[in-house]
Amino acid sequence: MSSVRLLVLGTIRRRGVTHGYGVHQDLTAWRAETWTNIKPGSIYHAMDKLAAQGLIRAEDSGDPVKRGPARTEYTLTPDGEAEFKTLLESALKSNEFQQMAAGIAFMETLSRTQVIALLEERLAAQEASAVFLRTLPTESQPSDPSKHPELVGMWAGYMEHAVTATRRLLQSLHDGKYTFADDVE
Amino acid sequence: MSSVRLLVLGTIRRRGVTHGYGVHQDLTAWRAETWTNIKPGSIYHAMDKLAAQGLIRAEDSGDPVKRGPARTEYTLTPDGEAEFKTLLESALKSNEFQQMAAGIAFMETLSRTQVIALLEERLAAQEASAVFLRTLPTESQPSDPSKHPELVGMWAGYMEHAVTATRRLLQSLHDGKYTFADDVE
DNA sequence: TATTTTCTATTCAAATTTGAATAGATATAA
DNA sequence: TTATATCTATTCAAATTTGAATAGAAAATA
Repeated sequence: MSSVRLLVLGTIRRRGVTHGYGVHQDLTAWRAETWTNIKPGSIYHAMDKLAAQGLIRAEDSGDPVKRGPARTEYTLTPDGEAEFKTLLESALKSNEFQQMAAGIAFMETLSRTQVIALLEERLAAQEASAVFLRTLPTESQPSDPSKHPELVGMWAGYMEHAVTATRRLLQSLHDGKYTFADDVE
Repeated sequence: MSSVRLLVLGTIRRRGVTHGYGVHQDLTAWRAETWTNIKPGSIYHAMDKLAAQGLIRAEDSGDPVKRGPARTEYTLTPDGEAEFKTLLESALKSNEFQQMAAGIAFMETLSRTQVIALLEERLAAQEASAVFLRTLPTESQPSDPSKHPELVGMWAGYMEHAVTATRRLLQSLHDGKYTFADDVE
């Protein structure tokens, strides 16, 4: 699953009310190209679909400072808010880079406790995966790619790195860094 | 760009002659689901397109040990061989996981010297990227995701790991591991 | 003031990917 | 022997993604 829907919902949610170009501008400003690769066409498609599903609603922005062509602005509906939470939770448990990145980008909208729980779930999966990858047999002159030491080693090494990264993030959260939905000042 | 074409061309090339299901079986056996996520439909689509472009050609397999429904078997044409090499070269220079993985899976079909050159190109790009990511400013209470220490840190950490992995692979190749197209026994 | 460029904003056809359905052949169990 | 499951093999509609085109408005330049 791609992270377009989560990114679009999260961006609209963050802005309150916005249009396709606004979402695109934000993602560009966030250097999201580094961790995702979402093209304008995908944003507009996702928005049309979200609107058709009643997760976002066309809204007259109170802001008349309009530059350029006509735009259509949207806000989240209650269903959209629920869908955002669902997608975010699954992104935080995910092992896919794009999902993880989007998950981290929006994690502070959940409670610290919940994010920790989700990340612990991700960590367990990553640890199991890392262990499994190290059990795979390899051959120094591999008869097929599944036994190639470099291929298997690259994956195992990546998974071990991912475990470290998740642990580090969990530590930051335990240390009280960042401000989550349930943090009081 | 996805790695379907490279994977399909490489698999047919490796088998000499094969059909869509054969490609699918190989990719499954190679545990390719770990590093790519290619569904049967994509394989058949890619094959139709490759055939339409004259990169593969339908062929009567000499093998009458047919089990189950009718199949269409293909071989690479000379143009297909050239395309395979081109895609493989760009995969070995790539920073995308799926590309890299497919590149490593088939690297031994090139010459050792060429693979080293391509990986050195990849390494340079990764090093530059890692340095750049560490220059990005972050905020402890990030005003937007582009300044989130965890997001930026995750990418930088990943890139640094990737640099290490590429260096390690280069070392193996310099050490004379594996048998490349230009290696003599 | 006319022209060109840039920024704002979206649309659309074409290509690709997904997910599920279809269907033949062989093996298994009742 | 008959039903059922499993393995072989592909097809197809629907969903998504890409890449390029379109177009209005403002800024820059000549």
